[in-house]
Amino acid sequence: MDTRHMRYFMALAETLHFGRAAERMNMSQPPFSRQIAMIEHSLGVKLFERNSRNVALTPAGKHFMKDCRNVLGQFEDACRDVRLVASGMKGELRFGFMMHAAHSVVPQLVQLYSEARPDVRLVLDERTPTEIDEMLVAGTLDAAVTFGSEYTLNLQTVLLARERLRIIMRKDHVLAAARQIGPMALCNERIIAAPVATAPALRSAINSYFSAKGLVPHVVLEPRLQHTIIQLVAKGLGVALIPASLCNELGGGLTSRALSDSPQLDVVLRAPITTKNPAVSTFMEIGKAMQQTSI
Amino acid sequence: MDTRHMRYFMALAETLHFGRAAERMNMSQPPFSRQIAMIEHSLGVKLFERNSRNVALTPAGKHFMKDCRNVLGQFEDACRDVRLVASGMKGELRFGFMMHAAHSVVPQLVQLYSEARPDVRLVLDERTPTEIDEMLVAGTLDAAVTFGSEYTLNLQTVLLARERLRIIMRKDHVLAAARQIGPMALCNERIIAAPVATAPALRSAINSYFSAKGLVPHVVLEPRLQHTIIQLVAKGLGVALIPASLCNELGGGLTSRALSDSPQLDVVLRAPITTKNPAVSTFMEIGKAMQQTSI
DNA sequence: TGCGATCAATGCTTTCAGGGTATCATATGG
DNA sequence: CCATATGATACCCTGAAAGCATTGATCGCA
Repeated sequence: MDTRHMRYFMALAETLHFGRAAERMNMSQPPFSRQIAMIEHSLGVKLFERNSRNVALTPAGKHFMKDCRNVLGQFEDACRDVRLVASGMKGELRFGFMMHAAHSVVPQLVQLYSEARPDVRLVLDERTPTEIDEMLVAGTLDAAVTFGSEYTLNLQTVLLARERLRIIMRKDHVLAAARQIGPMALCNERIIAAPVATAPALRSAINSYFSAKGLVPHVVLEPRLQHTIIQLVAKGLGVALIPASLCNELGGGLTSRALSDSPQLDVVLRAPITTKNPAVSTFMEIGKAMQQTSI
Repeated sequence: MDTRHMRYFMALAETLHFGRAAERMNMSQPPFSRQIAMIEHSLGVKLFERNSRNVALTPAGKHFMKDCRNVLGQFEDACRDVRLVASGMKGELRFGFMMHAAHSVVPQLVQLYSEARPDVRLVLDERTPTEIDEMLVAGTLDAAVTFGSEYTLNLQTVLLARERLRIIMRKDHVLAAARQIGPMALCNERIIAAPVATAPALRSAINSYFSAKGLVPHVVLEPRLQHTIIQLVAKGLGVALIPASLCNELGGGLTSRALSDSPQLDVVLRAPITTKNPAVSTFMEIGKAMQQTSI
């Protein structure tokens, strides 16, 4: 038994006429009759009640007809779908992003892509920038939004946006009243920042900001999660330099200020050059299109 | 593409090794490799990433694997189920019965059969005896419980039970106080009975009961449904002769009495001899088994 | 009742899809 | 750099299945 046999069976079950069914299968009647006999023999079941004048389905044949319709439908769907997956119209795309981008480019990127490729399941995975790089290389992620860096081994990169860093603090902090805030004003402040191992690009941008003036930031706490940093600032344990896009949704007790000569960070979309997932290419294309409009 | 190709694909997808997959398919490696290439070519999709050292699934291949597992499962189920239907273990049985039997043999018959053949869907259809005969001949019913009669053209019959007729009346009816009730006592009563066209066996039993004494029943109303007959008796419009098994569940205002030399009716299970539904045979067998115990 | 028409089954021939064997090509590891 | 493992190719051969011709059975109509 095979799907071809099921198709023969269906042709006869629907026409109840060997000649016309054979014609539908683009063959002559004699081999068609033999195939039907073969099917019945291999199943050990009489599917048709027939004489030289009439053809009718047996109860078993009627039941088999429903099952065959079902199987053949699923079979063709499978063949169609595998093409869609190969073309990137369907399937799955594992998309990583850092929390710093969750409120800026990610929502738009996800929305645009979901509209363009509604049958691709986007698996979102929030990670720290370092985890993202590892997972991209390991192939655990298909694409990700992270901070730009020189380390782009086997990775293709699309610049999505440039973010300026701002400083956040409690509203009752002395700096909240300052006219202008730069490295000099900050070098005696208790700075809270993610560790180098977690967000190298962000941390090096902060370090450079100070070292350009011959200074060194006084980093007192190094939580790995952005969420934690903001909470610690809210508790008055220090101040933090964070991307501007995150400053819109601060809690009640917090405020943000621009930095003089503020450092910039690239927010990029990255994917392995060697990716085998065909869904990635249009994802990157949409990233490029966003770049045109947002910068 | 065919299910055989899907099986080849699954073998390779699961082993990721051409040699071992070919072995599993009971063939040598070279033709197996060709078949895999054929599949990819006919689908127009690369399913495996391979060199002379490693074999790996592409994303499209991974997706196809799930679909193939599904299709192959359903395919085998269909082949298994059609055998079950042909053997009468699965399928559908359209079972007709007259209301006179609904409270006696039908529940037991249905229960016993459902236990013996849980995968056969019993389609119950309550009909008048005449409708039942027509539908059995037309093939609209596979089997039915009805009154016995001589007319058994192409029908096989199993005697399930013998029912005596009793007379029912309102509790305030004069006959309710009678010592013994026979044709003489009834020939002046207003009789309510189903028409000959609806229940010939029942009606002829009633007629014979009177004619044996040279009398003729005075039938004033002829509703087709048993339910209606009982309601009319309850309204005081007459009395009725009905099978004893129906007398247990009479409404509040009604009562029943035995008839002297009471007429008997056979309750039988019938099916076309030429039935093509393999589920019928055990249904009849169970009827025969009930006959042993009930009579 | 007999004849022609219709339609499924059967016999025979042919072809090509698909399997087998031998061999090649390539990547890996010691 | 060679031995080994493994997938791809080349070539041959068998048999499943298609085609053609024909038979056999049933039905409708004269």
